Amino acid sequence: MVMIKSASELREELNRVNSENKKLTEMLATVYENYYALQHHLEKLQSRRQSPETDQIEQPTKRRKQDSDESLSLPNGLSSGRNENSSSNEAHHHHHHHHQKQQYEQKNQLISCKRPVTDSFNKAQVSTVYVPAVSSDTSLTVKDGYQWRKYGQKVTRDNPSPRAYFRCSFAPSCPVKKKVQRSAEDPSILVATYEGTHNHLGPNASEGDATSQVGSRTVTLDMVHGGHSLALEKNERETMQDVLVQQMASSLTKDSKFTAALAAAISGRLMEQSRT
DNA sequence: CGTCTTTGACCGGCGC
DNA sequence: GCGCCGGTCAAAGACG
Repeated sequence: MVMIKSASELREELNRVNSENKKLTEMLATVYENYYALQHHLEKLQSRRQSPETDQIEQPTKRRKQDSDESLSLPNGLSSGRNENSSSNEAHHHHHHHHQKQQYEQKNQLISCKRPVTDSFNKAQVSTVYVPAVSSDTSLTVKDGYQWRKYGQKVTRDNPSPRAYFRCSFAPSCPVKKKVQRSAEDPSILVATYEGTHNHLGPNASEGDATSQVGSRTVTLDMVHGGHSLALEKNERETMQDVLVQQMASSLTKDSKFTAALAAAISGRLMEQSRT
C-alpha cells in the first residue's frame, strides 16, 4: 500500500528532515571539536611528560631514498612506533547511533586527575574502522575523504582476502598509513586500520579555524533542485563521517590512559553519587 | 607529463 | 643459518 501524500505534506516532511539533518550535523561538528580539543590536550600532556622538547626531528623508520628533496619535516610532535595493543576482537557494532557525547566537558578534570605514570611513550595512535562493503567490490577501498597512495598488497596467512597498504598522498611529510583488508569472518565488511595522525588540513578544506581539521559543518543538502549526484555525494559524506567517528572512538578507546582516566572518573562519580 | 597501481623483489624480525 | 611472514620498495604499466 503506497501512501500518497500531498505536496504540502511532502514539503513539510522535507523541512522536518532537513532541520533534523541540520541538527545532527551540528552535533557532529561539536563532537568533532570536542574530540580534537581532547586529542590536542592529550598529545600535549603526553609529549610534555616524557620529553620536554625533543619532539623535533624524528625520522619515520628509515631514511628514504627519494631522489629529490624530502628534507621538510613538519613541526609536529608525533612519532612513529608500535603500539599494537589489545587484540580488540570484534564485537563490531555496525550502525550504532552515535549520540551526543557531551560528557567531554569533563575532559580537563578527567585527564588531570589521575594518570598511570609508568608508561611514557606516545605512539602513533592506531584506530580500526569497520565499514560495510559489497562483496563484489574488489577494489579494497575505504573512502574517508583523504587521498591515499597504494604501495603494496599482500596476502596474509589468516585471511583469504589480500591486505592493501596505503600511505597518505601528502608524502612524505604526512606519516599516516592505513591498511585495508576484508574481514575474515564476514567478507562483507572491510577492516581499515589507520596509523598516525595527519599533519595537514583535512579532506574538505573549508577554511576558518585551523584548529579543527575537519570542517564539514556546512552541509547544505538542497536536493530540492539538486539531483542524483548531490544525493550520492551526501551518502558518501555520511559514510565518510561515520568512518571519521569510528576513527575517533577507536583511537580514544585504544588509549590506555584515556580509558583508565575515564574509568576513574566514572567510578569516582559513582561513589560520589552513592554517598548522597 | 605527472600521478597513482600493480606486482615481484627485498628486507628485517622471529621461531626453530 | 634458514625459512616463514608481514611490511615496504621500486620498476614498469595504466590513466588522465
